[in-house]
Amino acid sequence: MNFDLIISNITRHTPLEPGEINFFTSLLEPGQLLRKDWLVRTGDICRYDYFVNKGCLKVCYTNEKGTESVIKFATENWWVVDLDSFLNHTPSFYYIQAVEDTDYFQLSKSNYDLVHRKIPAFQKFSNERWQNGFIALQQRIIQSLSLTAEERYSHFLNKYPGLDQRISQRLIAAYLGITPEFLSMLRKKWATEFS
Amino acid sequence: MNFDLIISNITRHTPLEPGEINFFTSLLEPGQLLRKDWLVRTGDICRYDYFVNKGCLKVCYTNEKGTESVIKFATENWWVVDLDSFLNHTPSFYYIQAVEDTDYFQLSKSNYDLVHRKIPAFQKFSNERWQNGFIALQQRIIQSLSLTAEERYSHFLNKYPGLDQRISQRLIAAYLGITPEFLSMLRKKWATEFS
DNA sequence: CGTCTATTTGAATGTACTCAAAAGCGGTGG
DNA sequence: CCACCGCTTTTGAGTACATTCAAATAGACG
Repeated sequence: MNFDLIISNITRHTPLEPGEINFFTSLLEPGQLLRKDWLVRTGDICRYDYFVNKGCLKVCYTNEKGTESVIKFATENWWVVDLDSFLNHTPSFYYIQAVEDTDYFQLSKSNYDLVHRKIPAFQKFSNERWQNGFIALQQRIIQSLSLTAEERYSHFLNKYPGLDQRISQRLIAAYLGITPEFLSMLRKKWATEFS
Repeated sequence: MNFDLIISNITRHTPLEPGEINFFTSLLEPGQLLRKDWLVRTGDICRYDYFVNKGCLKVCYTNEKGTESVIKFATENWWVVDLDSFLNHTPSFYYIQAVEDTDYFQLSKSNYDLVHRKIPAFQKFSNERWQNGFIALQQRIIQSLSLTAEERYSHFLNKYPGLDQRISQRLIAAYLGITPEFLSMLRKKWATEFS
């Protein structure tokens, strides 16, 4: 696995010197998952920050009734972590699981802290990461408050272009907060609207 | 207006030296609002970071149909800003308005940058602010995906204790993503369940 | 080919909204 | 002090959005 994607992901935000790049990449541990493999289970301590190089992960929560909800999908070029568990060493509320066979890098908490101490650019990068994440989550909340399921589905298709062809409708429904049956009905309605 | 609340809000996360406190407070500008006054209108550039000393603000979005959605309430001891607009000088998507007569401090973007450059503790503070904000927003998304309106109302009462006595049901409904009529019905149902 | 899971379909149900009207409540001015 | 105004809350009937449950169909994988 090469480092091009993860390095360009960071340097798009803030430049890194060659020495910093070498130092950072020496701390990364590569990993692979098969579809349905677990990366983090509910109740685990999330000890790594993950970067997806290829494939797709889901971050989920399943309630008492057994209904799964998807917080986010992480495809290639996305970072993913259970932040609360990672920062505070608390049992994770969410689980992270592979939706497709996935290649990833992981960075342990101690190495995460290390790069932030040694390389100021990483502080800037992480700041922007969480700030942008905050902004994106606010947008999602507004959408779930003010849009119908049909409109949210349309937004999903724009936000994750092509992803609807890669993952099951059951998962898309779990992301939108509706049942798979209802999503199926919406898609049927859309199909007939353009015939 | 005194600085006790805002200083304790920060030093709860990270200690500040007396000189740093003086420097920081010298950059704060106090302000007051009457109920229904605007702090930021949709389309404005959000040029300040705000801290509520007393009273209550709402951060909202109103869609084409005229339905208002509440992103968050900021009561005493809360910070509030339209982050995207503030950081990137873009027209704000949200508006911020007083729900009660409100006393606040504002910190301009240039002074915000200044304190972050001069006082490392502020970098730490802001990091934690956005990280914790991110964690809280994820929780809210999970709730809106997996809970009924009734359950979300119950969570609201726990998360903002006493606030239901201070603001209108119309606003609580806009926070929960339901109509005021439906919230009224839920409350009636609750009342009769305990009689 | 058989098994397992995902998707589709349909009927019945429940959750939440719309619209309209009435009642309550707080502030303001006469 | 009271009458009125504007806004919020309540109530109810009808409707729309979304779920549940069950069964049939289609796809994916060993």
